[in-house]
Amino acid sequence: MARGFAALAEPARLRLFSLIAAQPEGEVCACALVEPLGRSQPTVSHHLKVLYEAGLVDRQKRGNWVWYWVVPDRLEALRATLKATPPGSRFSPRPTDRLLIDCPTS
Amino acid sequence: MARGFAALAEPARLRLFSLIAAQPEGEVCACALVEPLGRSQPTVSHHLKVLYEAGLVDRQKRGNWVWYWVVPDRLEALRATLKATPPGSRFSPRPTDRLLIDCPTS
DNA sequence: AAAGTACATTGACAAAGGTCGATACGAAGC
DNA sequence: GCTTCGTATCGACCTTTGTCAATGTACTTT
Repeated sequence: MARGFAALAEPARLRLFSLIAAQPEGEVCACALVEPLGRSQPTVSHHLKVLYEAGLVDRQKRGNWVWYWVVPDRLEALRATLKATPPGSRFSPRPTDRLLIDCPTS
Repeated sequence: MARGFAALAEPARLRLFSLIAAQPEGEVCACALVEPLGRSQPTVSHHLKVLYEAGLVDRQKRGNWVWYWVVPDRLEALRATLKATPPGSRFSPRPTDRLLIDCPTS
């Protein structure tokens, strides 16, 4: 799971992922990602590999070009991880005013 | 946004965050996090600082102990970022079998 | 088969980050 | 006030990582 978050931890890589996810056709050629990212072609290729190995995107080579698209199941798994809200209260759990004398774990 | 994902990108830190989120009372003393994480106290304190500065957790000092709890709003914001599924199809967008001759961006 | 194109890989470098021992800080108790 | 306890900060070390120039690879075109 941490690997999935790590893939989105880099600002450039998060923008790259957003670019892929925002495609109307659902997929995008790698050649269309180099210029908007403002990085060199090897760097973009490296980031795409990180996203691919994290399971966030899939790819397919068609002719000279490689097409990328997101993997919705993987995205949903990451969202589920963030759904672990505190079971006690539906909203922000405010700190109690109890004063403990001994260590709370003892 | 990338900072929030970066806070969860480290395996030890993701476990630390899960420990805080899994507390029945909604909050937990920092002293109860050192041993289950298996790291030194300075390291745990460092990770807690990263989570705090990322806005994922909040804290309050009560006596000698510091209590931590998660910030649901921040969690929800990160989940919303992952909701950007491809608008074209509701499910996995399968690659088309169209064969392009020219560069698709031209 | 030779040249061109799109993408991946390699190597190298600098920057960022995880880890821990030592130490500083603040609150509580004597 | 001095000590004790819980936590944060500092300094140092080592690993990881983002970046690009150069090169390699697979496919297309001529």
